Amino acid sequence: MEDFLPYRLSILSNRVSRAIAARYAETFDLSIPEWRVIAVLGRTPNLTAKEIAEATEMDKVAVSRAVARLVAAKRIHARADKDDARRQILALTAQGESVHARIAPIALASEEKLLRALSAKEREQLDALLNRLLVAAHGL
Amino acid sequence: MEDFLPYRLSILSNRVSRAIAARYAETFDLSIPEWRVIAVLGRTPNLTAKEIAEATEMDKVAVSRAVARLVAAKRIHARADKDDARRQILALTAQGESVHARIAPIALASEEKLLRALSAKEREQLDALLNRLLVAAHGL
DNA sequence: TGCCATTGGTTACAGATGAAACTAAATCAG
DNA sequence: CTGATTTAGTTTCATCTGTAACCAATGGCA
Repeated sequence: MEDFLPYRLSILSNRVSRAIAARYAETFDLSIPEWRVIAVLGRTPNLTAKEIAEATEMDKVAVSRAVARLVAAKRIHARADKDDARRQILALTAQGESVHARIAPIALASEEKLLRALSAKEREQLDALLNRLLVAAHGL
Repeated sequence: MEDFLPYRLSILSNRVSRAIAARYAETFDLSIPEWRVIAVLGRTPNLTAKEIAEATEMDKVAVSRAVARLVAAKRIHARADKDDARRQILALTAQGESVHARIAPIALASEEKLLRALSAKEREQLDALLNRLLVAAHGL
């Protein structure tokens, strides 16, 4: 078990995600899916729910729920797409920007703390390996 | 987002786990936690629920539930620990062994298919990097 | 134009999950 | 020994999650 790759990936991913989420979840009353939506909108504003789902690999139900909560909390703002009445174009509000601005450094600091275990060269290796594995995993 | 390590780990881990689970879940009526319990007992028989929780990093509630279902399905067998009446010593039954024997090759084949994307040298790198990251993640 | 298939998104329901409370047994302190 | 604390494991409850059904708008296409 302890040398089974899928298992180790799962453990590692859980440890990391939990550690990071622990730092913002209750403080900001923000779930992981919500944070992902904020993160992607922070980088690329004016996406539709569909586009967010694609960008984050979340399923559309999860996006729908996260968006609903974020809109209710006035952290993102939805405006109608005049070309297609089904779509809504989403972007962070000032409050959403503020949340993004406060959490992003926390998340990046955790990532950095983790990566501190690796040298610059190893980080490159990791990056390359992950890319290859992500592609390969697609074909499973 | 697409270069944020925790996020990429999460995507990779999910892709891999889902792909593998898809191959045994309905066929064997087995959840991922249940499979983990079987896998660990297959390698090391006669563990208590506590020990399984430690070995798999599952929480004790998850272990309790998986064990209950597996016992009900006669895939594992529980016998009292004469030194401590609270504990039960768990091991695979013949049926459980059979499930293990049939799923293990499937899981290993998936792992191998994934690793086929990497050279022998890269596999070593990956192994080393994961070990380092797992330790580092503990300290988050 | 009018009908059907597709798409964006939400709702409903059922099952999974986790924190916290709980039970029972074991250990420890005096 | 007796009572307090800890430990193994279960149950409860509230929340989360995913699948499937659904609704409304759009895009063919005859």
